Amino acid sequence: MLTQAPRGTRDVLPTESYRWQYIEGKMRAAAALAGYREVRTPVFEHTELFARGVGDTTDIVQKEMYTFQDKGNRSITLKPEGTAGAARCFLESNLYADALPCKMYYLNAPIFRYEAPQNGRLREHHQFGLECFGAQEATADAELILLAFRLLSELGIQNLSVNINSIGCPNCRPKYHGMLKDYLAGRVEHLCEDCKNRFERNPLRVLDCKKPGCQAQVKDAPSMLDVLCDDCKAHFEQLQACLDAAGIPYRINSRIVRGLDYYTKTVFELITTTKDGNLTVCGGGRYDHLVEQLGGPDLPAVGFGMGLERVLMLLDAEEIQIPEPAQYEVFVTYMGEHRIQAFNLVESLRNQGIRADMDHCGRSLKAQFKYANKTGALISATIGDEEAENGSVKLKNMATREECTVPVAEAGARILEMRKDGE
RNA sequence: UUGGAAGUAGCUCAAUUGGCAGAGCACCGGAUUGUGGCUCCGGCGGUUGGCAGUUCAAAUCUGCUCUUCCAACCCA
Repeated sequence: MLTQAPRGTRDVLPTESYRWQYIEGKMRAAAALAGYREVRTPVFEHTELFARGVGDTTDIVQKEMYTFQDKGNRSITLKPEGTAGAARCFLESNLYADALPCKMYYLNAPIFRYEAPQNGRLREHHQFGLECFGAQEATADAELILLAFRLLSELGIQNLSVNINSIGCPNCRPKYHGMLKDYLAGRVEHLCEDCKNRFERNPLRVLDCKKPGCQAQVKDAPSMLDVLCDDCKAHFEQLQACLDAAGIPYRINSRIVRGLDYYTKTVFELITTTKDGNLTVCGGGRYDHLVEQLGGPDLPAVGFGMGLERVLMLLDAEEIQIPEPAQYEVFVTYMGEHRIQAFNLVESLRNQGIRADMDHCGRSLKAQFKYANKTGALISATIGDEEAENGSVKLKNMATREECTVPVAEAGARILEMRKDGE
């Protein structure tokens, strides 16, 4: 128990963190390319922010939040999604007073939801997310979809399916709600228990139910797309025109409704098909009224979240190799009585920007070489009796076994040369 | 939260009917007392997930619990 991480959490080990750093580097680059800059917001927020922002009829707020009282009797919640915190930050710092749009991204942001963990679903996971505040045109929506698509493709993820939908706005959605309720009214008794609740609180979500019984009932339901107001309709068409122009494949999927209440107009998910079924790796949409709802100006916005663990899972599934940097460039091997000389050499190499280390475990020379080999060191630098006596060091290219002896003072320069040749 | 499967050395897995808990890989050491990858030899390594119960005796049977995986739900 003491040595067991809590259910639904995972450690990133020193032996695997390079995989995270690799995708994080690609994500930063992709965001920067479109002018998104990093924002860092707290891991926890006032519970009220999510209740108001995400919506208190959602599953997330109703049963999945990590909520607790702090010592000052405030109700605190660990972030169950990234957008609300970013919007709060945007408002608190009056960023709407600057030039708009305000584009920001967060990376490796921990997200907490109390769920039943399984493969690809954790209680703490990490997201790369982008938010664009103050842009109402569909070009902004398209830019985000393209950014996510390009990023994932560049990472090597295949079978990406871009699913888009429009769920309308406060002008047209109530009308659709009415139509949907009328349609469902005569069928409520055939719906599952969950959907009977949804019928009352948020009939849109019935469309999303995966139960065959409910799907059958919903099959001929009216589509939101047929009821969109002129504004929403034009916006959705503009989005498609952008995606068409960019030449990426996508499908209109009216079943995508998303589990957060703040969405308006565009919603989208990037879904991959693996041998174990479908996996959503990225989801987002437009939230034109969230900022206002949180007490700010009436300002449109759009964004998405992407799960880092899921990206890594997909890279694994497709057996995509991520270059693993060697732990050391140079490993200094030495005979016991020359420990201080070895220590000095290591420090001197590090001062010259060379990743170097030596044995700290009292191993035999032979074992030191074994260890050097295992850590992937490109070069060994040996200090034995002869070298210690005349102030030299014997360098060896671990791959070619070529050796040469140079004065200690020149070791660094020589190694830098060898590094250059190796490239 | 609901249903199903599983948990034995760091990893992958054995262990007959309830009868001394084992192998491969990994790790450490040796085969040259100044040299790695291959080979050979040796060593370390366990509360059999945990707690209780049945029994002369439990990895094995029973109960509870924890964790992981699968399905449903939901999503990243």
